[in-house]
Amino acid sequence: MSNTLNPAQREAIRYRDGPCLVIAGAGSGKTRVITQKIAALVGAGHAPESIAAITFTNKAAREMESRLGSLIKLESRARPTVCTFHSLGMQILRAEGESAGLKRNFSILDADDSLGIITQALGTTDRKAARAVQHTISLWKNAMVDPDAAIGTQGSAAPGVAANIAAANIATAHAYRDYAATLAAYQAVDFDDLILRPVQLLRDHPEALARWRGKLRYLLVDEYQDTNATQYELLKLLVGPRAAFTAVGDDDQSIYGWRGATLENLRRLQTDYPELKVIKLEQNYRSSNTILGVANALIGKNPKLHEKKLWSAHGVGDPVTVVACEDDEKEAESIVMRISAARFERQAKWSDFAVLYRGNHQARVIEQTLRKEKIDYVLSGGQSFFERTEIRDLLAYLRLIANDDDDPAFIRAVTTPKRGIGTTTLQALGEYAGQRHVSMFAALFETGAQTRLGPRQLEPLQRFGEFINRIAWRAAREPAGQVIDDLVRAIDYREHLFGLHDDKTATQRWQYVEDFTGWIRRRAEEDGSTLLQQAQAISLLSQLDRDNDDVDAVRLTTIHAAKGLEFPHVFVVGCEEGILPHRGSIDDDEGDPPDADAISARIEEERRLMYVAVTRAQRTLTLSWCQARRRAKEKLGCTPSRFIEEMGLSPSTAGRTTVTGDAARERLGRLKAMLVKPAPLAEK
DNA sequence: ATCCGGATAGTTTTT
DNA sequence: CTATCCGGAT
Repeated sequence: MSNTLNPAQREAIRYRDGPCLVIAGAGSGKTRVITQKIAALVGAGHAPESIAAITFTNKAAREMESRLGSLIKLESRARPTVCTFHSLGMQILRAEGESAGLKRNFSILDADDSLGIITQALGTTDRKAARAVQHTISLWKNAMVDPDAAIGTQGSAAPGVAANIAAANIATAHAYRDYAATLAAYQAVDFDDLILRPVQLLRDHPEALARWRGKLRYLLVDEYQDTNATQYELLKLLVGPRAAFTAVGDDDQSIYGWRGATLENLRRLQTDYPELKVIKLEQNYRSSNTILGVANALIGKNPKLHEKKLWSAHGVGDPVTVVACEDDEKEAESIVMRISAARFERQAKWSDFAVLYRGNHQARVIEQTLRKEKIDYVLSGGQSFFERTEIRDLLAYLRLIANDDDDPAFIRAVTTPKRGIGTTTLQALGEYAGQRHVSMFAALFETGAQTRLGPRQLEPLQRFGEFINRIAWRAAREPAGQVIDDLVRAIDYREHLFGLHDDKTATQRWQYVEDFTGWIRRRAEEDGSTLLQQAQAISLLSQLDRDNDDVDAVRLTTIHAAKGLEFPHVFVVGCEEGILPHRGSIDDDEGDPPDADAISARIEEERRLMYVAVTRAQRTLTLSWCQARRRAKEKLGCTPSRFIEEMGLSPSTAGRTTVTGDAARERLGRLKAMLVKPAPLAEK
């Protein structure tokens, strides 16, 4: 990337007088624009702490913070806020939530907890159905539809409510109402609430709104095309009539429609802020022109909101390769061999290579093959550290310590490790608590509990309750590292693990626990936070900051998780109809009238997903597809993705496209043989 | 309360 | 083929 800014970037940075939309094509240096603009704002006299940059992921926030740190040096007391939407929402809610009946120590439920509650509300055992309902509820929340409205609008298409949401049945709407009531009882919020509730709160409490408008005087929003209706509302509220903000986004990279993100927000920006200044960044600093060529050809098939044409000062570069494979195992073999060969030929590092796929399960075959070849890899996405059973067990304790109304945390903590308290006991306690309208934890200490539970059940429960109270007292005062260690020891968690698993697995899992407690200790030492404070923010984190990006390993990632990243050599696997585009986007699952518009909208999003995938590549791009793929039992024929043709590529060019793993292995063998002789490998 | 076996389903992306 | 779920036994 060049050191000087191009004219469009300069303009985007210099323009500070009003609302600003930066249409930033892939690889056009948008993070640079955001960080430089923050620096420029500070230079122009803005107090750093009155500036906020909002991202979608923690990783993006961290990246931005570090880039900012190398750009300007700031007092630790006067730093811009750089955080995710959800983290900002949490801060607002922690500060102001009490005026909306939410205590300061509210819990944040992850997707698993919320799924459990929804399953109960539905009275079903069907996990798939529960997931569908969970998703619909999420869409409702992201479109700012409350439970009453959801129940009321059944059948009638309310304005502003997408058809797929309105089509959900009445049972789902009732589950939504029950779910919301349950969360309220637990003093808990889910991820969507972290945006929705601040919006409601700021709307209903003018003095709170004034406070936050005074606090945040300039907003910058990254990945603006991924915002949903609720996030738009939050921005609009915070920004107010001053409209001091910069939104940076790319309509061609909008890939979160399924999560409620809507490109409508890009249009609304222009109608809500007629004076909006729109700046386009069209120079790409990442890819060869060949790669940009196929990317442009592909995205050209989509209707455009903001016409733009990416160009690059880099050369023509290598041709894009399409590989047809027999099945997914052969595909993995072929990819891995190509990576080995290319690393050798180009004197590249393992970390120069990335394998991108549509769904997490596709990583498996690739992993196996890489392991077989003893090649290091890092897997991003998939199960995160904080979703591991061990970590969730401990998090339940932390959540309970912070908020004793959190019944799900109570149930998990009290039963893990086993202390002779079973479902029957908990059910009785839960019923009693329900009648008394108190949390299960509070119910333990009510004298009435004795009428429902015998002393044999009540005694261990109360001992547990007193233990939690003692730890909670310390968690608010003593160093976090000490308290967490004592907690883990007091509950005999190590013994629990070794009793549950064989030595090898147990050792591994115990290692995760130590990673976790060590991480808590370090964080506490860095910023002096108590365990209580940390317990409140952890649910928003998806990975430990120690998982190094600087290891030399092949990167395996979903396309979604790859957004914002770049690699010299990119492999996109599974370029088949039914995978990319995904089958769920091709055939409509429930829309009674075959809704052609909805289908083409989903195909467009899949096309953008492919666009995101190919624009990650700097130097080489390899697309592969399988002729057959075994599903449940039988092998099923596959056809190449329509996107291959749309990019002007041939899915099976004669000759070298059908290179199998064997052929690539042979080539690698030849290359290695050359190394023995003093042969110069003069390959470009 | 936990463990083990057999049966069965498995369609996508994430804060 | 594999992960998860359910039911039975201990």
